[in-house]
Amino acid sequence: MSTIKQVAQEAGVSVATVSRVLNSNGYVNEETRKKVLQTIEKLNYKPNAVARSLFKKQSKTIALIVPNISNPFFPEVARAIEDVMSGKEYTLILCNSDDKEEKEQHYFEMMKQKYVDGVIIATSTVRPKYIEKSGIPIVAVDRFINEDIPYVSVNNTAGAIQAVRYLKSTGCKKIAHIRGPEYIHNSEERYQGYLKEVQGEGWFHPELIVNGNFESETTIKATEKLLTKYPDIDSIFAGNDYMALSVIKAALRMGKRIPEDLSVIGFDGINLSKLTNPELTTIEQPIYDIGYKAAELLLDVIEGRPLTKIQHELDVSLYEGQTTKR
Amino acid sequence: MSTIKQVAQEAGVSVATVSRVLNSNGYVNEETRKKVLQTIEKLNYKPNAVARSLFKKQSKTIALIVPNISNPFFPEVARAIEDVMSGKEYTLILCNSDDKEEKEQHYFEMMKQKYVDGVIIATSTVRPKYIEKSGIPIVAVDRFINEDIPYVSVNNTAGAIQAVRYLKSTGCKKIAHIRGPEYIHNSEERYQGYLKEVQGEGWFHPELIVNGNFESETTIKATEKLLTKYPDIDSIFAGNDYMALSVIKAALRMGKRIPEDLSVIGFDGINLSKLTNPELTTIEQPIYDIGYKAAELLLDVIEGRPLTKIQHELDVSLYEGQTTKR
DNA sequence: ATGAAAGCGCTAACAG
DNA sequence: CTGTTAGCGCTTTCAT
Repeated sequence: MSTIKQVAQEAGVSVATVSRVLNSNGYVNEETRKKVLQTIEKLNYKPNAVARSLFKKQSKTIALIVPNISNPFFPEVARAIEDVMSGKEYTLILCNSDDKEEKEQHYFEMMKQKYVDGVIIATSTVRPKYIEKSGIPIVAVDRFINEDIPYVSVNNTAGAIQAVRYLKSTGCKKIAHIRGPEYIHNSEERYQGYLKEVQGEGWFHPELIVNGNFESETTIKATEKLLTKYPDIDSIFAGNDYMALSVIKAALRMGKRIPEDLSVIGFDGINLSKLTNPELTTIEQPIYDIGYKAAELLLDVIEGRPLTKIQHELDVSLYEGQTTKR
Repeated sequence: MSTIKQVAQEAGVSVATVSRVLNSNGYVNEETRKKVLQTIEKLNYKPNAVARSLFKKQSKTIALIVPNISNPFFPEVARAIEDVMSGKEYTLILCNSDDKEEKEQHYFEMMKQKYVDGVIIATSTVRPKYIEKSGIPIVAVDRFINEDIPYVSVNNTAGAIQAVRYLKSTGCKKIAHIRGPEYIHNSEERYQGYLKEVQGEGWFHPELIVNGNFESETTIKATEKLLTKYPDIDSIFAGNDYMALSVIKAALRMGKRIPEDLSVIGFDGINLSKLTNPELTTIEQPIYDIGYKAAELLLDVIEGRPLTKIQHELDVSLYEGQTTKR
């Protein structure tokens, strides 16, 4: 690796001049510019990003903090973010928090020490004050933090309402809900959407709602219990696709046919849901777009462009699979 | 953010002394050590990682280059790597190459400019020479590069043989293979394993092998064509789980029952294969372990520990789902 | 045991 | 238009 000094020497100019052509700022004679460019080429010189960072106090690096990259929702988000970032010559750092505040804080420390320019985070645990005083530009994805922090997700409540209405439109008369954990903002919103749409119904009662905790075994158990106690349930709105697949598994074990005996609808639209048999009916999120938008917003903040809008809720869409009736 | 200078001033010592206690090297009086430690605490001082990198020419950062993090195999690998790395205070950079050599090279440039300490890569396109002359410690996962480059994966050939034998053991008499792309080393190995196990059989002929290209639509089409032409095929070994699910979809569309009319076995053991109905029978890779091992190996190389072994092939195991007979 | 000082590679005043 | 120089924050000789 050659340095700016070597380039300067070889080209017979000062390092300042080389720096000037590198960053195309300041005046530099066209002749010398050419000469410098040639030497750069000749020595295959690439500026040292670390030295640059040290001076500029920024690193052309951003971090993505997710609970767990193995959760099928996040790879798609990560992919989108990395796409826009690598296009802008930024580098993406991946962090798994397991929704543990202490891990998140540890990552924030690292970010300050490495002059990381910004962070995109999906969190339910981080305290807004902590984030704000970190001084690092931030964008929240999937999970809302507070009014001041840019946020990109979908309208979960509206999506849930759409799900329930769709079940009704196919003739379902007793719709249960397997919800995600209470501490997660979006499962709360989906639950609220469900509630809004069903609580006026004569058949509704609170025991139609059970907690699946986004966990396969928990969901299967919960579903079995629910369907045993209330055999006349004809449909289930699951808080996400993962749980929906577990619901189906439980129902099949109990000898129910899908969708004849039980309709199932999920939420998310992860890739896998289209590969199952039958294909899962679900409320699809534009997952890639969420990541893409979040990345763009973060760049706006980092590069000092004013945001015209802070909260972004993209539209969901219904994917009609075969786990619901026509 | 306070600096080492401020700490020195506050503690009434020189920056050299602070540096010594920071890195616990060189002599420093126990008394002054305590005082420095206190001031560090008091000022909440954290050493600037960038300045450190500039001097040391290393960054406590490693990169993971995968074709696409959305491919369900890689998040699990990434998770494992990040787990071991964050435990050692290393940071993980995520890169998607789309199996494009030009993208990989671009990432390698970035890595040199940022003093990235090492890289774990899953690639089919990179030329070994290029990697070697990059001078960056490297470990290959999932896809073999060459004899000199540390490599962690599974024994694909043995896994494929095990898959075919298992099908035979359940009574299958005509076993087809949907294979992955030729340029990918591991799909080639799986194909070879299949071939080895079936080519002595009287029923075998080359048309039982078709290319699915790891692609859903391609696989469905290929399967339909195959089963139409050879309706007496009673089982299919798919090159990975993703393709296996597509095979099932195609078969069901043609009115075949799984596994009564057609047995299907996959390869990989991605999380999602256990959520489908019926659950997929597959050759499970210890995906997390692969990532974990790769990370450990890379750290060995980075930190100068000699490797006792270069090529690591972990064991696969059969997962008996319900897409094959008992 | 401690401090002074050079230097990692680059950028941005400041002079000229 | 170009060169000199002082940092960015840290580590490490080299003296003392």
